[in-house]
Amino acid sequence: MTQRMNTEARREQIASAALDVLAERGSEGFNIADLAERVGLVPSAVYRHFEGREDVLDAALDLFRDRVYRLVDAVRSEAENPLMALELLLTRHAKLIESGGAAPHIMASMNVPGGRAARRSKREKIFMGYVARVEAVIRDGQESGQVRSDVDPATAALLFAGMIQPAALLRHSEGERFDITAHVARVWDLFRRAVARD
Amino acid sequence: MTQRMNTEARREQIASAALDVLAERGSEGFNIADLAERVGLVPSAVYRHFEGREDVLDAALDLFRDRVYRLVDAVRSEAENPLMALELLLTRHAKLIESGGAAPHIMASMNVPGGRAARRSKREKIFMGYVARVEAVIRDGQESGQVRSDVDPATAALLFAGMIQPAALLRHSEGERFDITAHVARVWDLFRRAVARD
DNA sequence: TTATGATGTGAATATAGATTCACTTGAGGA
DNA sequence: TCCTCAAGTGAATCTATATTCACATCATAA
Repeated sequence: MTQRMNTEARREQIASAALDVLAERGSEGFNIADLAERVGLVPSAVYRHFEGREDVLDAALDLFRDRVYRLVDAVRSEAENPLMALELLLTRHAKLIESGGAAPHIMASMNVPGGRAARRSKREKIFMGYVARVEAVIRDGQESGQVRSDVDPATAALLFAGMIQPAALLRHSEGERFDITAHVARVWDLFRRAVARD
Repeated sequence: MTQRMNTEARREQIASAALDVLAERGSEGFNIADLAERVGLVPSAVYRHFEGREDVLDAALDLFRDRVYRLVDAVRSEAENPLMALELLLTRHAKLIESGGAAPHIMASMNVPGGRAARRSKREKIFMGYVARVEAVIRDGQESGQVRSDVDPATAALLFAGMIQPAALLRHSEGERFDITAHVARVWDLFRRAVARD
């Protein structure tokens, strides 16, 4: 039999694996059998720790939210100033995309309708929460004088979010051929010119 | 019985309805029963005109591609200059989003993994084709001197695509509260500043 | 007007995947 | 050491959809 685990640890492990599946196949291709196999369990064992499929997806989204929000908070405190925080955030996203990490793909799949109403609403909240955090960084930038005061922070935040999604797609589609680091550097120049003072 | 139609007309009608369903529910929630009901048919009748579910989705994507590409070609010939063409394109997308039209949502769902490999690859091709067309407009802009020559057209095209998707999500999530026309005007200012000469 | 093929229908059938359940097993406290 | 319960298993179910099929009906061309 598989190594036993207490349910708290197992839940986290399963939620994390669920995030991976979501990144690779999207919620359409997400199924319990796959998920169970990844953590070395039999499908029915998943039900020891979760109510059902929706519950697993819910937990995966919670985990995703925590990771992404933490990422924004991290760059905010690490970077010297707001613009550098955004640049660092963009770079981190690129690295996650490059490593096949879950986050960016989920972010992309976030935009899609479908799924139970409750789950969709949750995805939307997460996305909006992310945008709100980026928006806060931009406001900081305005206060410190780095960002033009005639820029609408919410609009700029949305544009920032929009830089990441297409990159994730191209990486997925073109694979190695697409140099995401170089792309991110170029698109950052554009963004900077759009929002920075001067 | 339902009004009869020859299979060519019926195929188009079904593909168009499929696009609507896709826009509302995503490919996850897409099912033959729903689709059939929309065109006033019984599920099994769909199989008179399509091989099966995948075939319908394939036709819907073809239709989507034609519509979107035509949209880009249209603004290109209607507008006086490349930058105005892009602005018009953005406005048209906004209108489609506002009217609940299919295109933008599908564009969003385009980024999601999942679905049969063949279908995913098709989605990716369509997206890249769209970006390539926008890229061509930007190159025009560089030749006419409207767009800075140090802007990488492919990068700018991707950024342009990135302006649309988050807007579609917010419209979907916030509904009436989100004034998409105003948003698009603001984000266009940012984009213009990033790429326009001066 | 009638024969024929294309469309449409409703009732099966097929299948994938989620979920349940009775049973097993291992780890930790009495 | 032995008990007990949480965690794991495999074999059923259950369910939602896709898909097939035999039959009905309309349009039209001879």
